[in-house]
Amino acid sequence: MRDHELPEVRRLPLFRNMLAENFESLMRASYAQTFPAQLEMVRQGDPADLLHIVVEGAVELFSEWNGHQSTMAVVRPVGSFILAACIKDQPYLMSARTMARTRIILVPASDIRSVFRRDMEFAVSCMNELAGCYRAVVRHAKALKLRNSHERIAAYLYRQSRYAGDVATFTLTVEKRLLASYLGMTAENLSRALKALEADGVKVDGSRVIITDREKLKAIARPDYLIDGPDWDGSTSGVALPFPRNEEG
Amino acid sequence: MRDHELPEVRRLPLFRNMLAENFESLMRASYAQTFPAQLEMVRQGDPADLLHIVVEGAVELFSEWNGHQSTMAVVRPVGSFILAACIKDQPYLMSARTMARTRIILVPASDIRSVFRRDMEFAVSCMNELAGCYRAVVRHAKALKLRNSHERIAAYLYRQSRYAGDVATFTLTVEKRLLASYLGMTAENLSRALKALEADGVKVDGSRVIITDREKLKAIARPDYLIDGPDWDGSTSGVALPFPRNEEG
DNA sequence: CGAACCCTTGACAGAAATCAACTAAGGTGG
DNA sequence: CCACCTTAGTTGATTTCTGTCAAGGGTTCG
Repeated sequence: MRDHELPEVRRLPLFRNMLAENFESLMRASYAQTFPAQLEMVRQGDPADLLHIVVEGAVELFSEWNGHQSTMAVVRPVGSFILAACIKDQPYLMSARTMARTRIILVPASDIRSVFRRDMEFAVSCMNELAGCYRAVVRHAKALKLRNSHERIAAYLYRQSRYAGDVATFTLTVEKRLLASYLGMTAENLSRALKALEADGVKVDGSRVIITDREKLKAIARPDYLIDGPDWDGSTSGVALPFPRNEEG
Repeated sequence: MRDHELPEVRRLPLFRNMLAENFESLMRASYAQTFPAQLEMVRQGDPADLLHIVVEGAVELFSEWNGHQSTMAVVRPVGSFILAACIKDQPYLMSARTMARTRIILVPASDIRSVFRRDMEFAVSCMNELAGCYRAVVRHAKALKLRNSHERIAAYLYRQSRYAGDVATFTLTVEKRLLASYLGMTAENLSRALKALEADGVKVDGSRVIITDREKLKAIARPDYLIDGPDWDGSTSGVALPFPRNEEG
């Protein structure tokens, strides 16, 4: 593991409150690894024995069924994933693949479980992390069930603009095909919907997004704290980032 | 609180491992209440200050946005809900209403938070509960994104039959309109889909479900452990029951 | 330069929502 | 007991939304 990495990991909400001694013990049991782009590092259904922490690059969490795939989340540095599977010692519900060359720290699930039994602060952090992840997925499900595709895209773009500081122009952080899958539609559909949204105050040119009429876009999106999440409260290691930094728990 | 209730609550995975003394302290701070049917007892967006435990009746968790509603889960005895909001001390993401006359035990969130800081077993139970709830919602989201409506219904009916002990005949535990909303479709659509499924090995007459060709139904449903959940592992107080007993955390 | 790959566009088919009407069952009150 | 009302569920007609298939433009990269 590299010198600068440890302090970064230590700063994660998940680890920042635990005893230094326990943190070090966890890290001694861990190891870092660098993966090339487009590598499927976790396969859904596999037994969960390692907590993953992304320190460089980006990871897509996705699901498969009957030949179809769906993007569930994107994890960026510094964020963790598959905490829940580790805690319950049960198979992964999602697969994970690198979106670029990615560096990951791998923490054995058994160490996680034994450390939180002797470090209450770590246990509390895990709980907060899990609760945050839970709430993030509930929001995702709410968006899928309550909004149609145009509304989901509008809300996504509006939120992105907010995160970027209420700017009128920004660039998409992910490929459109992935965004489409995340938002629960086909790439073709997203393409058409984006074109249609030009009448509603937002223009997309390549990966460049230009909000031409903020109020109009907002009227379509109807952003809602209980779906789109806080503007950014920093309480969890990643929920509600441009793309949620941390989703699996 | 009634005599028979305390032992039942104590038997919940969430409470069964904690020290008796702490359990009693929690319960002393709690109170029970009986609500009539169709009462909205929790409104999304409200501050979360009480953990709810259903000891009699049934509760629907649902979300609202822009005039539309969607059923997210049903909680039956003995199951808890809104643990996550209590732990994070943040507003409810879902509303709750009684489906029948319902008896609820209300545990102050502040007591929950203070007790799990001094009772590691309780903290571990909370974590397991949260992790279980998280996984349940991930499954729900996967079903919504990966299956179409016919497949979702088929999988639901197949699973119900499994829970009932692989029987060929059983009755629906919820109204069809609610089931439709839970499965992410309109009531009209559910009605038509059920009729269409008669060609695929299952007949529904009122609330009576008769599986006429198990293999045919299974072929449509393609049940998947990573979406439909375990047949029943008992590890959480409710995930994956006929209707998940416990979903919010 | 060619081969992938991403994105877009068009035409079409299929899925699902909406609107409206109607039935059946349960409950209420005369 | 019956007329009445309410509500869940069904059915049909229709529109809207969304996925699928096919083709082509533009980029990137070996």
